[in-house]
Amino acid sequence: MMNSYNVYQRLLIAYGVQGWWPLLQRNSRPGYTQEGYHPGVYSLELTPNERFEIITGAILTQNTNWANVRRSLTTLLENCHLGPEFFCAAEHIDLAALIRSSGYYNQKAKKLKTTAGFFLARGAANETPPSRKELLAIWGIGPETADSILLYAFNQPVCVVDAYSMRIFNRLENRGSSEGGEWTYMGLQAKFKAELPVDVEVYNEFHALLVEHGKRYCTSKNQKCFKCPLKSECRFLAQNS
DNA sequence: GCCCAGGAGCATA
DNA sequence: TATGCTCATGGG
Repeated sequence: MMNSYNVYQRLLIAYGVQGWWPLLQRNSRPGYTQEGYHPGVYSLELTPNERFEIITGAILTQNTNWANVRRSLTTLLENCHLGPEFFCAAEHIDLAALIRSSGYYNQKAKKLKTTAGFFLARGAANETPPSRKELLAIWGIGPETADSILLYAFNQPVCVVDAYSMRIFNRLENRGSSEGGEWTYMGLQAKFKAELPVDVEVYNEFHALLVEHGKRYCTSKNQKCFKCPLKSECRFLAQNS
């Protein structure tokens, strides 16, 4: 069984640096791609507006394709509406219309207003990261969104786990009921923390690489295992081919 | 037409 | 604690 760091190294060689979290406010600037990614650039001094863009994106991308989220973020930026003041002041129906392309727009409008209220109330305290417990107490922020905000918006050394991570590691070990059950969020997060160097850049890339791997090869159905860069170590492939 | 996407909250048991 | 349901657009 490969440990997390071996998986990280293998995926980094296969896919290269991903440069999350994309910052649309900086797209097309030197070091940034048109999509706002910044591969290899990590010493970012985020402005409050950029931090809030990441927080907004983390909520909008819940169970949603990033391309749909990018449309919403672009619309918000073009209208100078991407900020906690606007989210709090806006009517629900207006905010929902602006984020329509992200799906779940009624739920997400409520989540954004609630979250904006939290960060607006903190004011200058937004220079320092909130606690995970504080984030989880906000309606609409669960484990993955909280950890994404801590890692990508506040550069805290927190590992992010998502549906792709669990699928990939369940398959690598082929964990099912006979293997002690599938990975849980907290269980896999503890494994990552134990096996990876404590490094914000590694955590940043690792989560992004797992998402890329899930999209390219480790898909829910019709896996493309024959070209998978992890296939030599994967017990799922060994037992399903 | 179907399935999926960088989840979370809530009801039910 | 553990499933199951709901939320919803847009691309393959």
